[in-house]
Amino acid sequence: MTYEQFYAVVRRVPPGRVVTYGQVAHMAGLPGRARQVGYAMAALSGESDVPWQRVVNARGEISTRSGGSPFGRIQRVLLQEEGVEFSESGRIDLERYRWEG
DNA sequence: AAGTTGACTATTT
DNA sequence: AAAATAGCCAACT
Repeated sequence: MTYEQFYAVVRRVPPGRVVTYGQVAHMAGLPGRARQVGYAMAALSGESDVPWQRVVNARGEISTRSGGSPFGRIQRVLLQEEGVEFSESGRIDLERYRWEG
């Protein structure tokens, strides 16, 4: 399977808005494939034009990477720069920031 | 070919 | 509200 169909969806997410992994899978026509979306994001290189930082988990938080990768911290900063607010516990209000294609 | 792994999620304690 | 459980599915051993 190709990750391109996931990237195509993520590229449509406007700045300052977020979507969940499951949502991306569903919008790409592959419901139930949330984990593969996570892999697709992990496979992205720094030069990519895909706004990967706008993909968060279903609880509105930034998913933890394995290996203690620092990208989670970067993701939060990028989103805050776009105007997304984080709660004290590090969560995003999906009711307010979720993008509904 | 069978078992493990994990940027996930929904349900149940 | 937070943690454990169970289900998920493609990539990798």
